[in-house]
Amino acid sequence: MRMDELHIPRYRKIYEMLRRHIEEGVYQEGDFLPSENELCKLHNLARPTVRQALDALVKDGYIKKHRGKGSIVSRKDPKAIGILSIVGTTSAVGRHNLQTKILTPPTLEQWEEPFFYKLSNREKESGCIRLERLRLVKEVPVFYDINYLPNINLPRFTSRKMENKSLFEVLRKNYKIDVIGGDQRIRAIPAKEKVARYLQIAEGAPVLHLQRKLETNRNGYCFYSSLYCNTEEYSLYGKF
Amino acid sequence: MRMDELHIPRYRKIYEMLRRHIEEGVYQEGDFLPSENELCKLHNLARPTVRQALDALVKDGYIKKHRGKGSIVSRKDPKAIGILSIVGTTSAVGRHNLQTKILTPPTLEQWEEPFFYKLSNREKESGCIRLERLRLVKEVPVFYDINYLPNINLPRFTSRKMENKSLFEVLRKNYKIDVIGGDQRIRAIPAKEKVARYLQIAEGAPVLHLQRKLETNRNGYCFYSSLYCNTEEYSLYGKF
DNA sequence: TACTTAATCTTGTATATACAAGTCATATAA
DNA sequence: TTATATGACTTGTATATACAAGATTAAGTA
Repeated sequence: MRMDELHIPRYRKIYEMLRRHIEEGVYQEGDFLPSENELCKLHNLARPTVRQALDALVKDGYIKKHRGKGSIVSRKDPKAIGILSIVGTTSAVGRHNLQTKILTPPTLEQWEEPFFYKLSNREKESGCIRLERLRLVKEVPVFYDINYLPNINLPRFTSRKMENKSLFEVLRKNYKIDVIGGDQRIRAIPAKEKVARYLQIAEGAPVLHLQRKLETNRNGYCFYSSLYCNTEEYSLYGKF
Repeated sequence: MRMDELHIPRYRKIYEMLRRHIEEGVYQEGDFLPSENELCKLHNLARPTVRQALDALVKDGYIKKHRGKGSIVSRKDPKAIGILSIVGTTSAVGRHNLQTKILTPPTLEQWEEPFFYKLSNREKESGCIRLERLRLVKEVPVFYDINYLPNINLPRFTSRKMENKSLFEVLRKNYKIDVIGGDQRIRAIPAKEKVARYLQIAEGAPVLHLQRKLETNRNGYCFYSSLYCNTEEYSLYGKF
């Protein structure tokens, strides 16, 4: 008995559509988006709904709005990846450019000791689902990440296919888990052998290391990830 | 002839009020704000107006909203949100531990070519005030930053003493310039000779490199900084 | 007691409407 | 020709209303 909880709000749909169009170049840097009223008529929506979508695009840095003029596409730098904000990597880079390889499928294990964030007893007892991925942008390996999810009420997670899927999306669509915030530590470190091999760079070359804690809408449920990033060609990007 | 725009939107007023209350401790970490309907009645506003204010508080990291529950104050540290602050491996670094040395006092120059952000003609023509600093935490050099400010309406800036002062504070107190946003790119790179010397690390050792654009409340006025960070002992920390 | 149900809080989504204010092209008058 | 004014766009602010959906508490039932 599963009622369809795939219900996505309308403002979200039009947000995704416009973002996709911007990423695909339908609208380019400097172009004007259709006006709010035009978007209303086109998609049969009320203006506040359209505005909600546009505000999200502003927040994520895709457009800038000017009173009296319109909404201008402002996404300048496709090489900068907006992973620092709340959006996941997929959302930041654009789906078509991003390829995800699973190095280790989701596996139930004990937590590593010591872990880079302090864990509650409940988290420790539940064990840890570990997932290693390599993510490529235009065939170039850019991210190597290890994700740690407390094994609490995630039925069949270990048998899910994750290839070329966004972790955030799998969590949202299948488990109704939304990321609502988090924090992260960032360092520049020399690549160790394994990291260097995965990212195809020299051992000892500088890589970005992020340790993140992601908070979710499930009360008290957090997950963690350790992320190595090759910034030779791409750089991390954040707005604030 | 500029008539004073004394007209401040209502949603802005209530936003400012709630923010002040949070900063002053009227509402503390973990407290619930009054519900949207209560705020409506209290201030005689419609709910969308109140929601606009609350959404701004969410965006700025002061609160988190939970459907069915309410708005919870989440501001942990009083630092500007999104601007990565520094944290030690064991305990957080207090203001008293931070020391700022001026390597090059504010000097009027031409802009470097090429510059790491695209500049407007107005910015180019005005020239650039350049300021180099070294920032130490507990006597250890951690940041080496170069700041670039367009020379537009900044009287006597080049003769200001900046030693052990915050650039943000000088701008706010003396020129009424507030930073309201910005974006940044982050890379891990090998330290070149000069950077290595300043940060007292080996040449070629990994350092964090941030290139930031800071937007201000002055219409169209932005400034820029390039920041090298030694993350061997300290790491950058950010909430989102 | 233990469990279920219902009521009632909360925020989220969505519509319809109105007017203010900034921008720009064009028509009009000097 | 050169200003000026107008009108038709744009986004910004604000209200009133309705229902959906999550969370919590209290009442009711086994």
